Amino acid sequence: MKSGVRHQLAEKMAGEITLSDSPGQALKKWRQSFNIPPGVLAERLEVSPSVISDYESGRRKSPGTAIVGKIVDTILSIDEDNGGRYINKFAKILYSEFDEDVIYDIHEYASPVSLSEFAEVIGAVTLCGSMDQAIYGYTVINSLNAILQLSSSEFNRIYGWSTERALIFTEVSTGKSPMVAIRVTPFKPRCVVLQGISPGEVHPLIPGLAERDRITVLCTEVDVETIISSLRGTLW
Amino acid sequence: MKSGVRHQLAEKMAGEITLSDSPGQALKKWRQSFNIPPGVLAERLEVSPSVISDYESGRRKSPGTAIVGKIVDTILSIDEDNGGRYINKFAKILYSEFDEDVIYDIHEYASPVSLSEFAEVIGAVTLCGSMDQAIYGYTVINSLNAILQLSSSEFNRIYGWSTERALIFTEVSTGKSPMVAIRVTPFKPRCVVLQGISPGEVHPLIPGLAERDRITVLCTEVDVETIISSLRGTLW
DNA sequence: GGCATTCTTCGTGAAATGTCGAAATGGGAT
DNA sequence: ATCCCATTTCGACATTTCACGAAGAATGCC
Repeated sequence: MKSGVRHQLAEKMAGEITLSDSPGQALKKWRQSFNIPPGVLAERLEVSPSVISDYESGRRKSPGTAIVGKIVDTILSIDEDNGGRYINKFAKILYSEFDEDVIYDIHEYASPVSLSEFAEVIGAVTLCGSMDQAIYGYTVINSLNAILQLSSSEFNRIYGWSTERALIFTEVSTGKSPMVAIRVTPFKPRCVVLQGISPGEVHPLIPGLAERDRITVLCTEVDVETIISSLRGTLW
Repeated sequence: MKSGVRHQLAEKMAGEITLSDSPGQALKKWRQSFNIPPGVLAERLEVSPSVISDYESGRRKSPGTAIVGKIVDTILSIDEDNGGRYINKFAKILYSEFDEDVIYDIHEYASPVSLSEFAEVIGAVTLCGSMDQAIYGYTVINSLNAILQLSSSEFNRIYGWSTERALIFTEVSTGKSPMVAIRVTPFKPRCVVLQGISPGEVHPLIPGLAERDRITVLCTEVDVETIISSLRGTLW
């Protein structure tokens, strides 16, 4: 739950700029929020300083997604090189202290990903349910801490921006608690992945619970770190 | 806390599209997420259907912020006209049930707004602290419900994307509780507005508490509904 | 299978973007 | 007041976008 902040911030910045009546002003606001002089930004972007000025002054009324993205990314990179002072400031507001003990990783895909491809990447086998589905994102959750630390209203946060996702519960013993939690909660994911367990060790109630909410259940014994880096490394 | 969802969703969509390697695909994903056929979208945008196709196929590698914004807005408008089915689905995931009892409104400005202008719009007078400041957003909070319902980690959510904001606490009796809550909490707003109270009724401890965290405190007796609509109606 | 409807591909022209570099502007320091 | 620095303004030009409409590909419905 560290690198997620950068992406989330980038999306917020890009969204705000894109929707603004004057993208230039919004661009300027963010550059200033990060205390970056126009010259420095221009240098990092390898463009002349006048380019920055032109955008911020609004000479180009509707800049393309490419430069907006490049500028946002560059602003964040400059801050990272300076120790990530402003990024961390945002991170502190956005995430509570406990977040990184509960949500290890959360990501939204820009286009649908088929469950079978997904399963292959994380080395998971099917326990029950159909593999003929697509997901829009995933969340890697520490099962124990989620149950211990999240209030019922906070529990929803594991769904990010879409319930059409895979919830990967780590280090489960029998997998019963996560499935029960989902059973009694209003939102249902497309898929649940039980990590650190073999199909044989899974609690016998699980297929029944999954069936009720039409959830596909997978198992994987690949360790958490590997799963996270595989998912981050795979660009769909 | 109703109309906020639309804006937040719009920003997420725009941000994702803008940062995507293929904005066209991202655009398509969102149109499909809302179950809107290309033809319908084209008609509402008053452009030929081929335009949609061209964007989604990626013929324009870097569409301008203007059309991205227009398309996002149109997708949301079409859904609203259909009863807001998909918007509501996102709203349910994003907000817990209690949110609308606690946070009446939350907004981020794309450019800084001076405190004195802000105070004028909500009909507030200065109690203590400097008016020579700028804010980047505001939150209107039901004081009682916030104290009763929010956990300490959830409390941070009132800050939205920036602490450089005004927190408007509604229907306070003496204003002491909100100021105490802020005192013991790690983040500090630029400004606190106590609603439903005159300067004379404010608890005597407040200027001292505010001084410690360099917070400007304002009072207003304008009613909550009026404040919210004034703020929404004022485009800075 | 055939026909209607919808969607995609593609050539095209007007308008706008993306970038530069020269010139003008605006603060600080000296 | 003057010099130096960083920033803004602006003309120029190659490259793209934006939108259209015609023609080709899909899709679905008798």
